[in-house]
Amino acid sequence: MLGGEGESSTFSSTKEASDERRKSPSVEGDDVTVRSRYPEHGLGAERYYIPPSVSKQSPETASPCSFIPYTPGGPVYAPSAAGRYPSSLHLGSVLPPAGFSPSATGRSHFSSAYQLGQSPGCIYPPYAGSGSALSNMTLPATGPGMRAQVYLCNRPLWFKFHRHQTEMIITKQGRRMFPFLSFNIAGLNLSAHYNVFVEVVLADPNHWRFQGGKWVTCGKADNSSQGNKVYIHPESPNTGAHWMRQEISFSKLKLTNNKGTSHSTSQMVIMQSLHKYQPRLHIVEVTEDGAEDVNNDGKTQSFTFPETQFIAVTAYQNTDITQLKIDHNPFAKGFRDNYDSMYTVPENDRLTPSPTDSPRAHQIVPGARYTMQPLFQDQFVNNLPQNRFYNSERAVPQTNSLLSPQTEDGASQRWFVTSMQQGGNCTGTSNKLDLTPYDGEYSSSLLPYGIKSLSMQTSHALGYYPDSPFNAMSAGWGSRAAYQRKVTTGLPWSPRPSPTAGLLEDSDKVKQIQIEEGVNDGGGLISSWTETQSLALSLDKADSYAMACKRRRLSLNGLSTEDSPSDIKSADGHLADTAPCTACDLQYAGELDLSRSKTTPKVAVSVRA
DNA sequence: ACGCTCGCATCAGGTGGGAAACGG
DNA sequence: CCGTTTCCCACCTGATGCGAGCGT
Repeated sequence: MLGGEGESSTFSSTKEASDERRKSPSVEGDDVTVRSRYPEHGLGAERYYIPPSVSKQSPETASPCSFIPYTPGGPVYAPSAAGRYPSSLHLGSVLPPAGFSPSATGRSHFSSAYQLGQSPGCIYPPYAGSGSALSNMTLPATGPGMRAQVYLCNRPLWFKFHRHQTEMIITKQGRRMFPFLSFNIAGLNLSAHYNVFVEVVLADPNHWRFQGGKWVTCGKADNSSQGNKVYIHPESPNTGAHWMRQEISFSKLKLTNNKGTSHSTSQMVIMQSLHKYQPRLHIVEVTEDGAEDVNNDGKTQSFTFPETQFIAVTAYQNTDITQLKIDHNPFAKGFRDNYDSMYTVPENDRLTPSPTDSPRAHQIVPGARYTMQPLFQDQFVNNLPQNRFYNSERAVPQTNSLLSPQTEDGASQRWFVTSMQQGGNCTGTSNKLDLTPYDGEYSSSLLPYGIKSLSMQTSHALGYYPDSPFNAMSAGWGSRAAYQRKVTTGLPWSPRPSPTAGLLEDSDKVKQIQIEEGVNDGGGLISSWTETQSLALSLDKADSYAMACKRRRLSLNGLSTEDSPSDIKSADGHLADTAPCTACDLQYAGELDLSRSKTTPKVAVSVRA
């Protein structure tokens, strides 16, 4: 279940309209008032996000590494009133990505790439299986013309956790998510104002329990869930240009089980332990003062990334998850048994991130150092249009792939979903979409809309990696202090064309890369990656890895054995989203036997040096 | 004297581990 | 009794402040 579910990259986007002028969450700043904008029946335990039970697609065909942002997975379902907004407000149709034309790209292209959710009550209707045609999709009038495209920046990392069923610690004082949600958004009106916020809803109606090394349902979920479920990005409201300028991180989002706490509710999302949750990203067009303009339908879009599902726990249950957290969360470095061997490397080799506010800094994706640098650098670093790095009012300089080795294939990992605004109605016939197995035709056709090759880094991100080779090779900054000072002065970026232009501009290149990577082979695995990886893995690194394994916590299910190579590599690896996520995912898709149990009883033996 | 760089110490905040407490 | 929750701990990080050293 986890395997298939984990491989499913289902995306759901809903376009929400309202019947009255609603106040922006950020304006009201109170979760209660926020919810008040959207009838209560759409909240709480009744809001379920039912993940696909079984993917009809093999993990190989649904490789997260493919350049297809979202491959068919399973159904996305939610019972009536499952949405944050009243079902009646959902248009129920699905909007294709900007520029997408069913007739032009072909039905199979689109349907194979996206798992289209429907509105509530119909937001996530039961998946009816294959057979339906794209023509069943209602391509509604665009209305406001707001067709956002959302990239899950750290999707590979999410996938790594998702394979083992992500767990998130919740504490009374609040615990940050790791991985945290981080998005890139495109397709917004540059001058329009938007509120961006995340809502965490129940993913299913079950209570979960970790038993026998795996998660099993255990009765019904507690429907009395209450409290804040929304985290409004602190920069809301802001212009579309602002949101599209750089990565939107929700790193400060905290999860808590403390319903009584009233302070810091703006940063806390209240949830219940042992329940499965699904974060959802909402983008709401608002007026300059933060109020929603209800006179214009489709001001609200919702994006769901199934791989970001998680079970809230007060203590980690699956040791695999624990190990992943330790391996990837810089704040947990102290728990890395093989810390010495992993990080006492020459300064230029040390890429260990440090905890910061940077969305990237916290989320490393392994394998970065052993990725196909030549390929990706050739394809992206040198050729990638820096379409997102145009000058703007924000003074924060952004790195780009030209300078950062971390972005060598990060450009390929901008997983995004376009703003598929839902048209039709909840009871309409457009609930079913034909999600034919992924094929190469799709990729090449949809890529112009589905892939955005870009690499974004903020100055923060840079600052969080004072020791990274990037610094050394790009600027020759030898010390942290020197770096810190220099980074604030900005980097020599050139004005960039508009993001929209960049999307189309990149399409051909993306396609080319896709072919080279073997995405089109339908297997989702890129042989060139594994070869490159093998070549790149030097003997000394292998020895280092062997040492690390000895010191590393042993996991009965062999996660460490399977993951360690990449994990070790990741330890000194690159940034999550700018890093070779593709390579990482490829590796996992190719090496992991998903038929095996990924969970482990809590009997892991710790072998501390 | 002034400004800048650098190194060091301190601090706040985040992390998982583990034992104790809690509750059904 | 057992599963879950809470609390404290050690560890890690970046940010910050301070003073010393150096060059102009």
